[in-house]
Amino acid sequence: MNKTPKLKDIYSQVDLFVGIATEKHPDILSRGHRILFKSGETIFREGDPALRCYVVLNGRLKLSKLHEHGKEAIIRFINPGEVTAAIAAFKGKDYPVTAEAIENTKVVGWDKETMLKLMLEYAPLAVNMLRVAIDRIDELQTRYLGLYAEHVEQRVARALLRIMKQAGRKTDEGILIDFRLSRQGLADYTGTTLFTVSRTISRWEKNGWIKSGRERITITDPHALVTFAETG
Amino acid sequence: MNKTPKLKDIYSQVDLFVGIATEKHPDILSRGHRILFKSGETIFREGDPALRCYVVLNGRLKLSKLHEHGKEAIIRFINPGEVTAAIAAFKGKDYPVTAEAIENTKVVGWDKETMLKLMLEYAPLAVNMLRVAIDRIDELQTRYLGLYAEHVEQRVARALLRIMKQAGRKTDEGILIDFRLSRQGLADYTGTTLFTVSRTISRWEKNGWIKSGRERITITDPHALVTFAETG
DNA sequence: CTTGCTATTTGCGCCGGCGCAAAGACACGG
DNA sequence: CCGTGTCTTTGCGCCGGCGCAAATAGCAAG
Repeated sequence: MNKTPKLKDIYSQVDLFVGIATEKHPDILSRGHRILFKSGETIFREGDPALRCYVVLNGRLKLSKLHEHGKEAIIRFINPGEVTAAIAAFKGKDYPVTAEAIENTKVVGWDKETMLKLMLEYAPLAVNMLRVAIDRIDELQTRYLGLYAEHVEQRVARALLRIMKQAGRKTDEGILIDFRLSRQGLADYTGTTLFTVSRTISRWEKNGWIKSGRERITITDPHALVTFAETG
Repeated sequence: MNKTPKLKDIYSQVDLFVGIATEKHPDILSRGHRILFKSGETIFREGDPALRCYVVLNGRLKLSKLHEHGKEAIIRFINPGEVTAAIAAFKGKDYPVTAEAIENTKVVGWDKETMLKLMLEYAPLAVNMLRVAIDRIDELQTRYLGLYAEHVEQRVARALLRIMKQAGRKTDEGILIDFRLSRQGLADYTGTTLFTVSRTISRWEKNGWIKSGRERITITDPHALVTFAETG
């Protein structure tokens, strides 16, 4: 549940900067490239050699992985203040996922040589990188278990709640998910199909738990969703 | 496809020790606790406060995560030379998975204070930890995609091939998976059920691709399995 | 406002894979 | 060498969720 903070506020919330004095942030940031991507543009593509790692200042990225048969799995969303493509800190690897801007997005990117130097200069950077990586592992393991052990509707419920926490904005109707999120997108994120998500959303709307429109979802009764997610 | 190397040989193959001079290994190893677990014993449990991280010297661990409804997802196996529970390098976290020895297993464990000191002393340790974490993320993402996009039999095929690479031993009949692996285990690892795995294995045995017995699988025609895994 | 494009809804039929049950195979200890 | 417990096999029925198709609704640009 975040407001839409100014850039300055973001700097101090970058997960990579924990434990580094605020006055050092400008130095680190200035040694990267600041780039603006329009919604829909691709930052990097699965299989490309990993050259840079990025921090999102504002906007939002979608990390996804494509399967031969055309299915797209959304691995996660990268929100303001979050880092991605830590892999680029190492040599000789390719990006394992594709990153696409789903809003107009401002990022800072460091190429690997620079990031390596920075990591030597600012020790907490490496530690933070490791901490972030471990958090990602934890989340992936949890979602992996969910994909295997939970029913589709339960997964959709959990997904909505997770996204709500990261990108929810309070309105008078409830908590609005503050970026374009299609039924297809939600399906790719939860490992199901457009149709099943649509039916599920419809049902919940009839229950009064949510309100939805084209690429827009507002959760009006989070508690009901939580209960549903927990009891199946 | 590994033989069964002596302990000495293992030291130089520990993924955590890459880039550290061989003569330093004994120092690092000696500052941890060497512990022997019998097959079936638990090293740590999901939810317990993370106190130590471990390297497996010989034997094998199974990392799994339990779902409320009783289903168990095997996250991965930890083979000789591999590290696990990197999370213990950080304060205030719990183990996100359970680790159980599936053979008699010798490990070295460092508690977090020691590991932190070691990481300061031997810089490559931290880098290796990060590299391992990133590899794990990559593997998890790939398996996550597979779980969503592939059919059960395809996943089982890929799982067998992966396990074969890590724990296969050449025999005159083919490549034997060198530890007790039940149908249930394979099901937990691939995200399906005992029954489906059993039926699948039976079919492949009729095709002459594998030979199997109680908790034992030998792959007699790896190439057929690869083809199957790729084409579905 | 109209036109065109894309997202969404909903009915319908099908099927992969689950889950139970009962029987068979194997391993181990006494 | 037998008994016992565990692992495995296989038949059978069911069902959650997929996939198609056709209709509808929303947004955007001219």
